[in-house]
Amino acid sequence: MERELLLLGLLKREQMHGYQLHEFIDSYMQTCVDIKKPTAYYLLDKMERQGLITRKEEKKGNRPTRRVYSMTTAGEERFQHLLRRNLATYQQNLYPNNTGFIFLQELPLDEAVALLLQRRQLIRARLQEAKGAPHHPSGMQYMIDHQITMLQAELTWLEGVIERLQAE
Amino acid sequence: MERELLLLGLLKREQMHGYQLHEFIDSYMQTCVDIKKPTAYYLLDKMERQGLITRKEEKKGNRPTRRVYSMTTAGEERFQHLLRRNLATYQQNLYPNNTGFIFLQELPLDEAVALLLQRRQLIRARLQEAKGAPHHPSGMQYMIDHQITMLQAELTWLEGVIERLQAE
DNA sequence: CTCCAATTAGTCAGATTAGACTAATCAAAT
DNA sequence: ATTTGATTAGTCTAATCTGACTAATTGGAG
Repeated sequence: MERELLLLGLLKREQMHGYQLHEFIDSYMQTCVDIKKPTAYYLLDKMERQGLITRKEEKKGNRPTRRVYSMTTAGEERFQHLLRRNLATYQQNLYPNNTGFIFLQELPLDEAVALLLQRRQLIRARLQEAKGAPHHPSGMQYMIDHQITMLQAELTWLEGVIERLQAE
Repeated sequence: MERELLLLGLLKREQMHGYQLHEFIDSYMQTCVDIKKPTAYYLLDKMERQGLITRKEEKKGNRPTRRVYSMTTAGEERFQHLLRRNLATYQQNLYPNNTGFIFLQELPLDEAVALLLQRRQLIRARLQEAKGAPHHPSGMQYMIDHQITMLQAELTWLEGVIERLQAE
């Protein structure tokens, strides 16, 4: 559902073809969203069938034909609806990433600590990456700030766990 | 992959049948993990085919037959492997939940604020819920603490955004 | 000028997940 | 004694998502 919101939101700004859309997301927004190419095409197809967007084939030079999508009025309405719903709503985020912690006591203490130190390293790297990201167009900045906040929280929490383990 | 880790980890402790497994997860662990019933059965089938677990049919009274699964040696090894990998690794968490923030400026300021106040309410409720959760068996406590930490971060971040919007 | 690697555009088959369903049994209220 | 609603156990179908692929085109190195 959020992926649809994203695609609609981008198409609202300007018409684009599938590849371009995916390319844009993948290079400008990789810090906070992820849509695989087939998923993008899948959703575009679906939204076309639902009348939210229309496509026109475009043959430029002798590059392969491109499907240029643009939003319809129905799409605009859907976008407005999804946007409001998304902002007013909160569905719990789960962290399947962390499932291993359930079974932490299955490992000898020092091995557990060693593994978690590796994990800490990765989180730190991510955090640096996110902090170092070049400044992004208006709306994206919120997402990046959010990402940084969450990484920071993740890191602090992990360090707490490590300390508690080392104190044992 | 993490779901497999979870199922294996539980089967390691004691053999269980599918329904029981799902029931346990759904009622004791709903704060931090979520597996739908068909997914659980799907994974159990797959892991059985891979020789990680074995099943035996069990006919107790005249209740419907149950498939009781238990771990094999291969399963134990896989569990060990998955556990270490999970703890030592970190894959970025994305927050599709928050996609709407990309398009925040499409809305009039006061409407945006109003929507976000609703969202804040929901997060607060979740946070209370998580904090109020009864004490859980050893390993789970980490997951719950983590959930609380992340909710707290989410809330603080959101309040920051709201303030910035109101200051405009 | 030509060959190779990278880029552009999109597709395919298969893995995974979810919502809604069946069908039997038990508990307990009438 | 029987009907009804909750619980137990698992399944079916359809939606969704991904890894790996094709096939054409371009830009540069030699």
